[in-house]
Amino acid sequence: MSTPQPLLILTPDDLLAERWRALSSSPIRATELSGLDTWRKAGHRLVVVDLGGYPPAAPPLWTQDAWQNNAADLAILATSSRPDDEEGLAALNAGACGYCHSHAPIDTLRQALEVIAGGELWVGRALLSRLLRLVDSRLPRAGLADWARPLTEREREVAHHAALGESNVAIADALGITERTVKAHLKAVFEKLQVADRLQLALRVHGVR
Amino acid sequence: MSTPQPLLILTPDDLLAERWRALSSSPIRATELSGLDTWRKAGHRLVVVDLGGYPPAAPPLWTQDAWQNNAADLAILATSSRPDDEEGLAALNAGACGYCHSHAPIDTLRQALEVIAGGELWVGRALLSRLLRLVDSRLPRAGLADWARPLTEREREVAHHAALGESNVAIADALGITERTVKAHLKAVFEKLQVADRLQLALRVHGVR
DNA sequence: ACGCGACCTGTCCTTGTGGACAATGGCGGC
DNA sequence: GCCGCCATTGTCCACAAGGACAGGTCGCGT
Repeated sequence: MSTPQPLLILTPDDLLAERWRALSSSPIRATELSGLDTWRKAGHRLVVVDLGGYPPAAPPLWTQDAWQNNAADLAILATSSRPDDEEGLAALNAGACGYCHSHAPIDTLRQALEVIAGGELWVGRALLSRLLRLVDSRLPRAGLADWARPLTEREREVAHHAALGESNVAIADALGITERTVKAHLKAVFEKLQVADRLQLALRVHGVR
Repeated sequence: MSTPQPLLILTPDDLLAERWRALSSSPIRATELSGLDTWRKAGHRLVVVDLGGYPPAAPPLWTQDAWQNNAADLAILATSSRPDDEEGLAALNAGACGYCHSHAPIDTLRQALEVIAGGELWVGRALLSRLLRLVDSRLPRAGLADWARPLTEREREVAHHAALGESNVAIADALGITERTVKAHLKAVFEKLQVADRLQLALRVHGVR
């Protein structure tokens, strides 16, 4: 099922444009940001744009006039080949309705377009979960109970300390046991959670893919 | 287009269940939270649940065992007839993959289910835009890529790799430089960001206090 | 031309980490 | 009583990480 609405593909990158052609039955291609003007005036809404397609030296697309003047009336899916939380937030705050990877699976892009065409917002899993964590300072433990599930009580404690960056000695000290014991617990934790080291453990515990 | 995957409808409210029946070709209905157990064990993933369907006096669904034990393996769309930011955040943090109004248009619900079935997260426009504004205003510059500001371009790259848990050799390999150089960059990063080691760096980069 | 900063590389060296062998005592289920 | 799981501690060892010296090139601005 392809997007029923007319779609504007906005990127100077020919390869990307070719790839995106599958997003709609008959997409229109533009390479200049000014294409947004004519698109809006033609009464259309749906746009997919590659933020990273222009020289890094240039000012971000969303700060330019053509964007500012039209974003409110359009449904813009902003994409980047090197996604970055900061960039995504900026684009969304500047009126974009979605943000994801330029080379995301074509089905994902299509889904994102359908979502923003329906008036909703689209934010990729990574950025969204990051946002949730940022806003919600309180319940870090409730939802993360899943990583702790296979662990014993003691292992949980050790893992928790280790995930905050404490050294083995510090953990041993805090729990009143030997460093050797901490190592033993951590070994078990690594095995049960299928991680290689304490850094991977920290990422898992704090919900980073 | 209805959801191809089997769907579990979880609510004690008969009217709501009837309404939701259109979400899938042959949905399964359950009224007790324990239905999550059997659903997961049957190898299914997709669930839509009404958070508000139970007595207000009862503890929130997401704090109960049946939820905690199964949320990680399921794709749960939580809904509420009286949506509330706090509730939504709590549910999402407890492992729900989406949050919206119980009586949202059936097409919207269907779209939300498709999205979470695809492994993404779904947050309605209202809550999401509030989130964005919150993040934008409350942490304007303590924001996301704040850590990267004092760093040079190369240091940023190295720091980014290191924060994902890659070893010095792996980073060197990825960037086409020597391990020694990676160490040099990391030393500069540690100094500039005032952190002791790569784990603290990872925590900083991923926004853990 | 000179200084400065970014980037890159080299050789020690100390310490932390994690794995590979162990062992001991307690406690609950069959 | 035996078996399995948990918690605890021991030694030895290979290796990664990070600090402390060192050095080099390149480009850019004064």
